Amino acid sequence: MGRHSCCYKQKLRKGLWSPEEDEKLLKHITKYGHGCWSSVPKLAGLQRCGKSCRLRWTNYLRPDLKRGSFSKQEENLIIELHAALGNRWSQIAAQLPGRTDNEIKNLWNSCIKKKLRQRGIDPNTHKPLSETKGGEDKVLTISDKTSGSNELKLLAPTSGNLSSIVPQPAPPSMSMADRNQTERSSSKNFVTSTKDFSLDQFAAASHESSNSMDYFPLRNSVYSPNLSMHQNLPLWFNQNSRLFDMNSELNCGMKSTAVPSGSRPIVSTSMDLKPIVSIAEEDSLPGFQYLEAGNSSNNSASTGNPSSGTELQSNNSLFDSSIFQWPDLLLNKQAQIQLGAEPEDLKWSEYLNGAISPSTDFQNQSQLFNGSVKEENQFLTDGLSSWLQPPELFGKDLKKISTAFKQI
DNA sequence: AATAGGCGCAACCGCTCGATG
DNA sequence: ACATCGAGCGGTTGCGCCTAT
Repeated sequence: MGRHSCCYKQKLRKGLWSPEEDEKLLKHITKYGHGCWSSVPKLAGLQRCGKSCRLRWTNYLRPDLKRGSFSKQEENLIIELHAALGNRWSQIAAQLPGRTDNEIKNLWNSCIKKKLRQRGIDPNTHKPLSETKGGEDKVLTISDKTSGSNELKLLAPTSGNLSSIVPQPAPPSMSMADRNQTERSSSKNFVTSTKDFSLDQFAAASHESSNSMDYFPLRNSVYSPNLSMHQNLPLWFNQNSRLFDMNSELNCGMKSTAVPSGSRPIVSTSMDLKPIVSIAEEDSLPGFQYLEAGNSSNNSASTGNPSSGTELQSNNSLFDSSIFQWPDLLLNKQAQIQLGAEPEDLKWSEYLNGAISPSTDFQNQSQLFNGSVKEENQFLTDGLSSWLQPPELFGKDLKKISTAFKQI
């Protein structure tokens, strides 16, 4: 299909989005939900194609997006996931709440690839460059992942077990289209073949691996006991990102105490579990600890890394307040699931419009941003513009702030 | 101060898949 | 079974900012 038919029409704007366009789109989706994307630009009064609107929303305007640079934990996780999944950015993004596939893809292409090469690791194979002649163009294969190079052991989950459930990428000689087809198919097989792969098995495998694999996939049955059996496969392996996203975001909204012992929420840097990242050498693993939710005003918690004298909370946490709408909404989604309601029917705009009452737990989680508390009612009454920081601030200026912190 | 090059990010392009008629 | 459409994904491009010269 390729280019959407609407894109052929004249008068459609392309290129960067203006703040006015952003506000129109945001207001529209807030009020009505996106529904059919192709109708969004017309209804929102935008001279854009629906696809462009969708991208703008998913990559930039979505309120659950995390802003700011990636933490070392996130980078490490991306590397691990890439080793296991290859360039399946959406699946990788599903493991990093608040991050988009586009963002991760950009990070990979612009930063991580380079870092890996500097460390003598082929970013495609995750093996030492010395072992991969012409590795630049080499496509990751199962044998690559399981052949047991030291680097791989360091970066990837232990994994005889994992290799058996990772989709088989197509050979490099395939055309891109065929490769895509093959890899999509293998992804499906990958999912279906792991239906009975339990969390316990995964956890057992993961416990033996590096601590980075503390990012266990949570089986959605942990929080959704009424879901059917076939959904009990680890969400980490669930290609249905909609379901997965919902639950991963749920995980973020959950109190850490709700997490069963023996498993941890997957990379929850966004909401309740806030990693403390030390200012450490570039290549050293940052020391971090998790902070309990509700203590966001007390960010001066001691660190688990005594070797570092000066520490900052993960730069992500600075931006966390921008996503305060979500956890409660998602908890309500969860409640709907358990009541047998169709979660897709629940639009976050309904929440914003007061159709869903905030939980007291959530209300207790006042979020601080720029030193002031943004009540959600204020968000509703003041309009989006007062809540949503100008894109310039989100993008560039906060990056500068983040950079400045790093330079301290 | 001017400029070239590098870099990062946002957005677009082209493809496939799934749903629907 | 087939065509069409909407949605999503991964690859690529273009622009603006930053830095070194």
